[in-house]
Amino acid sequence: MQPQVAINGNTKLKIGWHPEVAAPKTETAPPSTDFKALDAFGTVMLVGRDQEVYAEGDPADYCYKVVAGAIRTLKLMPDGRRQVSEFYLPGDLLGFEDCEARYLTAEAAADATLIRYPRRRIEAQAEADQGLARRLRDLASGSLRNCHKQMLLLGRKSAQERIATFLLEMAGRSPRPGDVVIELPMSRSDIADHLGLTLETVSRVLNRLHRDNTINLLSAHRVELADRETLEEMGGEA
Amino acid sequence: MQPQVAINGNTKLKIGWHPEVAAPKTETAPPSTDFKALDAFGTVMLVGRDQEVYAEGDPADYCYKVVAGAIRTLKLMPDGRRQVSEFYLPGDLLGFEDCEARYLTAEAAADATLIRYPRRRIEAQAEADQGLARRLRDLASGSLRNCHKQMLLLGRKSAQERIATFLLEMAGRSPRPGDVVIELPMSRSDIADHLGLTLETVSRVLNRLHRDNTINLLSAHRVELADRETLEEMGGEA
DNA sequence: CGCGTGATTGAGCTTGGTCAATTACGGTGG
DNA sequence: CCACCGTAATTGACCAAGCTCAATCACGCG
Repeated sequence: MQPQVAINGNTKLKIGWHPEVAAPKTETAPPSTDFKALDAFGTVMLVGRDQEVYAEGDPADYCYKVVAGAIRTLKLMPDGRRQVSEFYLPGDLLGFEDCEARYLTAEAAADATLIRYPRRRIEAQAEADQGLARRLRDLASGSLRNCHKQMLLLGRKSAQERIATFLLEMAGRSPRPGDVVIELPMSRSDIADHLGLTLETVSRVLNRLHRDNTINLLSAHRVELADRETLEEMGGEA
Repeated sequence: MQPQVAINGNTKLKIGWHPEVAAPKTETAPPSTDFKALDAFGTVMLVGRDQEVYAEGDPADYCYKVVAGAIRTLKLMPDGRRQVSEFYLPGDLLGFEDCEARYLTAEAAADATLIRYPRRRIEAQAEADQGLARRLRDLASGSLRNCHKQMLLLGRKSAQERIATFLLEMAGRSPRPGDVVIELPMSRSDIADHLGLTLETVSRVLNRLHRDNTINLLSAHRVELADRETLEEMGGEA
């Protein structure tokens, strides 16, 4: 059974967003996080930048795999302040942890392609497949571990430490983790809201690191980690 | 089968710490979070303030229920900076989320009494008891939800908003949630490291709220929420 | 080539941090 | 019971990291 293609229907597509152009911008998911058994239930979805995938409070009826692009999950305050919890990149699974209702909003940080799975099917599958159940538990556990790391970052790290940590984190998650050039598909403002900074500070620190030859800003969304050693010292993790 | 009593053996007790004095300081756990089925496997433990219950990286062989006192879980940076993730008060369950190894350190924020359960026994029990399994899953899910709330607080809230949120949070978790007087069993420095502030700032904001008649500082560890309405506005949650 | 969004850069300010006393309190011993 | 002592909390003066506001730049797309 081939996955069928569907366009996300509940929000209007932004002008200039054309699925057939945007979809293949990023490479396909690496096989590491493949959940083969689920693919039969999947529906392909195309989501334009800043479109919502689901909102806080929504019933958690579906789970998603990112195929291309990037998704952000976030919490919003009434006055508009945002905290971006996590970015989901190609290969990442999204929305598996919520139980009943969403407690975060998910939006596309860049034009993205997702595969959507019905939650009930997955849970049914997990009943039978111990390995799948196990991987889902590990996913939740990893998500919690990440949260705690992020809390340390937000509560105790300086702007420079945050940026260094973030760059290394993104490097570790890139298709080839050893690679020196990494993609930052999200905007400066998304990075800022993820790191508890302002977009100006993000920009300033990145450009300072560039001047110091620690990194190389190839373009707004491409960074070369010129001196990973220094970045690791800056990151302050052990 | 009665739970047997044991003194935490792997760290030396602080001078002045006497189990029979310290144990009954706080009231017993409310029945809300009772996991009756587990009690048969439990061992009572007494832990003096600042003693470690487990450390980051330790094998996660046990889970705990707080009976009295308070536990803090935290991450530590090499230079000593701390991020306190969560406080565990009487009735709370601790250490159920870790999988394989601890990813946080747990210490007593105040002299505490715990019941320790062997993890394997609990997991075995959960196989049979669907209700228990469910409650354990809800526990993990709640823990993740808390993490995200805390990330918003750490990333985006002002000092005053953080304190207000914290006070309301503690009020909601107190034995009788409607109660106006709440206990803060932990030190200012613990509160600071939980909220991503310094202890001086915590003290200043608390005393400012006192001067403004929003709260009443009865003692260092007892606060009366005089004007909950104002606190809720300050907290900034919707 | 022009336009618009997003990124960069600068100047000045504010919040919360740092450093340093000082005060208060709980627990101990006389 | 009270005085003492050590720790924890408070308070003050000063400082600086990062924020705000505002202008400029640059890149991608039509």
